[in-house]
Amino acid sequence: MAGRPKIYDETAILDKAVEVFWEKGYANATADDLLHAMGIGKGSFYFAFKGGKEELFRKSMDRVVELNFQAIRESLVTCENPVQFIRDFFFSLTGADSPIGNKGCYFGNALIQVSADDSGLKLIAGKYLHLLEEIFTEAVQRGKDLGLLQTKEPAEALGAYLVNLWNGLNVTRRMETDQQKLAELVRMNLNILN
Amino acid sequence: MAGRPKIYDETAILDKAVEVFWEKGYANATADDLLHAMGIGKGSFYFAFKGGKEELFRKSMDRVVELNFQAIRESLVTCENPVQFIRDFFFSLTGADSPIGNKGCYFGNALIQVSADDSGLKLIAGKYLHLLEEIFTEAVQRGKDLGLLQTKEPAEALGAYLVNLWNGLNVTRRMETDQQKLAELVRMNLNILN
DNA sequence: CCAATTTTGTACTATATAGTACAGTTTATT
DNA sequence: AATAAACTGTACTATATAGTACAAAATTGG
Repeated sequence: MAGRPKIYDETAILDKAVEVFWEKGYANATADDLLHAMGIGKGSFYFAFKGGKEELFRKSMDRVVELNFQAIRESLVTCENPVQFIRDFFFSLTGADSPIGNKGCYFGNALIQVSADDSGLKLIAGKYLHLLEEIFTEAVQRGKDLGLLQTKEPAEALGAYLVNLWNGLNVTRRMETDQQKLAELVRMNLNILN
Repeated sequence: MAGRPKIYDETAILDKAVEVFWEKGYANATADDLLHAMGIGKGSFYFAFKGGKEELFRKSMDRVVELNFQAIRESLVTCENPVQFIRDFFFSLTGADSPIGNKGCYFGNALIQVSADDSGLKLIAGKYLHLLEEIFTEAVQRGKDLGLLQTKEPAEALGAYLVNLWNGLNVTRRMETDQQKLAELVRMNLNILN
């Protein structure tokens, strides 16, 4: 149980793979693209990821959740005003400096890019979008508990509504570059949080 | 100006290509998949579509607009109650018998599936989504003219809202199979048409 | 029927791709 | 230092892919 240690940091190369997948899409990212970005050879790659591209993508999805969603959840359960946080979050998507740029949602993209054969990957992507839904639902519930919301709609319904808004915006952003229109869109949608 | 006639119907094979692209996605549809479905040989294909797969996809997008959007527009300008038509349209998306099935929007898919190099295709997909937006806007305007809507939101804003809802639903449908939840989602969104 | 024109199928090419084999390298434990 | 374990790079394979070349076939107008 000794052995040569890895010469690379596993999470660091995963992050590189995430970049490539996010930029080019699952189907269009070739193994060479990925290896080059990760800076490792084929031997190392197929040793570390026996399942090849599919396993790499699966792990990359875990990594994206870990990096992005957990941070959002963290903020939402600790912040003073979760409703305002949600508002700010969605409005931040409409700007040129949007945290997701024009690359869309990692998981929404996956649902649409992954071929029907790789249904396992689709299931995972769906699962993680449901996780996002839960995060939104929790935040809304907390907003209700804090007396920040009067709406009669249940928190679960609002969580689903917000995930759908997220899904929509990530597509609409690609057809609509007018930030004013995007912000208007978000404003109209967020009227539901009253 | 004589010459052997085509042995196939151009629109018929385009429809076959649309099926394949819609089912498998742009990147995952191989030339062989397409040729096989279209039932023509390589010679005929590259003769009819000098630009190969890309040109075929471009023409397939035109075809989808012609087949789907024009029909919607037609109905919307002739029907008695355009607002009700929009409501029915969106609710019909939530059922198992949804006209779009689980394949999503041809153009939304394209925006997410086409690689960055083929930016021409993305532009066309975006253009056609804007066309859908216009169709919605017209319908809303007609609803206002008929006194069916009291909302202060301008028709253009509502058109953009509805396209975003369309974009969202086409992604959300892939993660959420519970039709009840989808219908609830649509109901909440359509409250904006008041 | 002949020629011009258009369409078609087959055979071929060149390239890119995912993945494997394996010998050699590096390090921890003893 | 010897050994075992873990890791790495290169060379290779097999396949799939988009696209081309071109000769043969079908049809119309003269």
